[in-house]
Amino acid sequence: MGNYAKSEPTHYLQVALPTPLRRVFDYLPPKSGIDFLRPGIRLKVPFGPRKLIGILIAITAKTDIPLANLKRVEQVLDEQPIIPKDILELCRWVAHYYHYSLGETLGTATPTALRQGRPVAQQTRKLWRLTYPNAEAPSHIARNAKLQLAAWQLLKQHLKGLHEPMLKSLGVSNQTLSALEKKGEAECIYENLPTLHTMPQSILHEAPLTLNPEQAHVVQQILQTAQQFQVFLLQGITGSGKTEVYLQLIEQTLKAGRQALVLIPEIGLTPQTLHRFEQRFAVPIAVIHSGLNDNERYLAWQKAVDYRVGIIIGTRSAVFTPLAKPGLIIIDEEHDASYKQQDSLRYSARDIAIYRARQANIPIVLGSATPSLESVHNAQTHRYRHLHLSQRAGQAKPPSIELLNIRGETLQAGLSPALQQKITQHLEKGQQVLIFINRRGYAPTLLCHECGWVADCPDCDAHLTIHRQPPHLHCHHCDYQQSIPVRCGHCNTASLFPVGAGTERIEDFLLSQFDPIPIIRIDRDSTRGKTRLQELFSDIHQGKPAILVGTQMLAKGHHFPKVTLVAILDADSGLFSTDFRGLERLGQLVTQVAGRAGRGKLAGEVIIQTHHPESPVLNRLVTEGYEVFAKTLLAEREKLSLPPYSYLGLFRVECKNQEEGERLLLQLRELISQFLQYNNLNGPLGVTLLGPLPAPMEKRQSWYRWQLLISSPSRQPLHTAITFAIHQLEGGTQAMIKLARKVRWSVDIDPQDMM
DNA sequence: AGCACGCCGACT
DNA sequence: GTCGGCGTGCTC
Repeated sequence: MGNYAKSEPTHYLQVALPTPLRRVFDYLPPKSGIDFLRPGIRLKVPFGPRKLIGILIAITAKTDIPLANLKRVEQVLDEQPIIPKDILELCRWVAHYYHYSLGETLGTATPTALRQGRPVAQQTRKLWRLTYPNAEAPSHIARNAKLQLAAWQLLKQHLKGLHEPMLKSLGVSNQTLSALEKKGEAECIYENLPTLHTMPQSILHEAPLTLNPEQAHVVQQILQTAQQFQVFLLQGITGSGKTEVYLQLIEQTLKAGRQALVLIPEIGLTPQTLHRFEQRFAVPIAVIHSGLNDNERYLAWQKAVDYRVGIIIGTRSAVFTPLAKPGLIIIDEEHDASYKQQDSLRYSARDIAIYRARQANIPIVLGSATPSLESVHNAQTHRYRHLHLSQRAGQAKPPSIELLNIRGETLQAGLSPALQQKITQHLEKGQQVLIFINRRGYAPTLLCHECGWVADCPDCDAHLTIHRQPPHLHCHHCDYQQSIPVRCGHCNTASLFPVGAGTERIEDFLLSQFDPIPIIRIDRDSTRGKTRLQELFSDIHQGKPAILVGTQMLAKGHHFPKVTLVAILDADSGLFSTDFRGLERLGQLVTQVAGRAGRGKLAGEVIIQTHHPESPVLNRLVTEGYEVFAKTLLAEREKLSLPPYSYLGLFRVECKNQEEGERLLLQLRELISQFLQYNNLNGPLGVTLLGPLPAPMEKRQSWYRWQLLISSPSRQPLHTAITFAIHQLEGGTQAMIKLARKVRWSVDIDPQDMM
């Protein structure tokens, strides 16, 4: 026994690897031992027939794997943890909460460059200085070498050294510098980029604006708890100056020597917003958005950990940016759907941010004019502090909102006669009009008048959208495209015509109807190209009478001071959504779009076309505003035990073979059901199962989609049930594993929509 | 997810 | 004869 005991290893390394398998893998320590190994370093390990780079999670004294099966770590890539302790801890929680592989979670959270095993780059810059700082004059420079003498004088005035770019801008060329170096007069050194510790601490470029009493109160409330964790729901109507509140909170954070992380929706970071941050702050800012390449992303990450930036502004994925000195987190437009990732790791950046704030014991501000029902509920139950900004800055007045009955009305390109009249009125006063429709293209359907045939996508359960610019049929769900047929695909008669209206058709109609008023269309098609959107916006800002037609894009964050009339053409689609969040979204959309009207000195008017002007919930929104509306919806949700009064988990399955998905979920449902019964987790107050149901669009991109919804009034049993279900899919009966391997399945915790 | 292994169809 | 199709199994 003694002999064998001696050869037993005393330590094992738990490694997270980039594989979808939801577990960590144990390895034997490298020959060099474990002395310098810390969680968060990268290790190269053999994995089956290949080599992978993983992250060391823990060093343990035990393993469940037979010694004979254990392999040895091949290479240690880092001396210092490349993933800071708090981020590692965060990722462990995220992987656990979303039931995802830790290795792949770390992959989502860190820049690709790190995962490839690239060494950590020291961020340095080149500094030139005099070799003999005490010399009164250069000893080796000829008297006629004027440039070199000038350079020497310059360096003499800056004995600490000057950076190469700076020298260039002062007119010193590389040639001059290398001449000085050759003569031993100057030398260049590499220094690490300065951190904010060593930087001269002027924080502001320009003075902050004066806050109105309401803003000042909000800032003061938040600063009072600035030293500890607290979630603030900052509900501020459009134009109430949320951004200025953010800026002043950030200013105080920077003054305290800490960093601020600011999350913004995917298309929320306009050049204007960024400009405003850069104008205000003298402190370096890192911007993290989808347009960055790997290397830029990596540099931004590195600057944040090294405390070389004071502010990090980014979209969803920026929530994983490590901070050297966390001080404040801001989530702007917290209700925005883009905070929820809709594939692979289906995380909510807002929820992860709240976890981070708790972890770092710092305040977090969720800002929105139209907060999500979840957040409103959390505010009502005092888990969040609810703060309000209800005054519009400047002279701007709140717009009037009217529900326009279009029942029985003849619509032209979706516009009722009454709306057309209104448009004329506003244009005649020299003002601008904004028309909102959530449908791009010319028309959503091509219909045969003879037989009723409709042009459908061959790969999706969806109609093809007609586009005119350029003319083609397009599937908005899978990108399938074809030319516009002349004859019906069924009866071959030439009586095809477009039904319904999208942005292009409305644009056409308005052009003919309101000539010569310019029509500016803003949707994904019209804004292709980097500067196109900016060009369109600058046209609008000229302030001449014009009609803007656009999709969602128009609802977000832009100022249009000359717009006095805003129309929503198809509010009804939100009233009858299959998704229980349809009404919430409609309310947010209406409020956000209405916020575009009358932000200048002129009063705004909002027209909502609907077939249901009597709808109590719409009326509540219009007459009493978003917050009362939200409370009405919350009461409704409570009755139906829907979120936030229950928690949801969704099993999604995609399969090529229509019935396989349903079969898998049926079996899974049966197993979960037994499990719940056995553990007394069922019953009306326990975990309930709904499905399998086909997804609202059953076929998409040639994949059939099925789902099984699991719901529970408390989180714990929901997660227990999901953990159990995943065990069945990954390691249950042979038949189950086999079926599960044939399809693509995934889990969505806190799903945002059932699409 | 990868990647190897393995067992059946049309090809130089 | 063999190249390669993707079903099946495994990864510490």
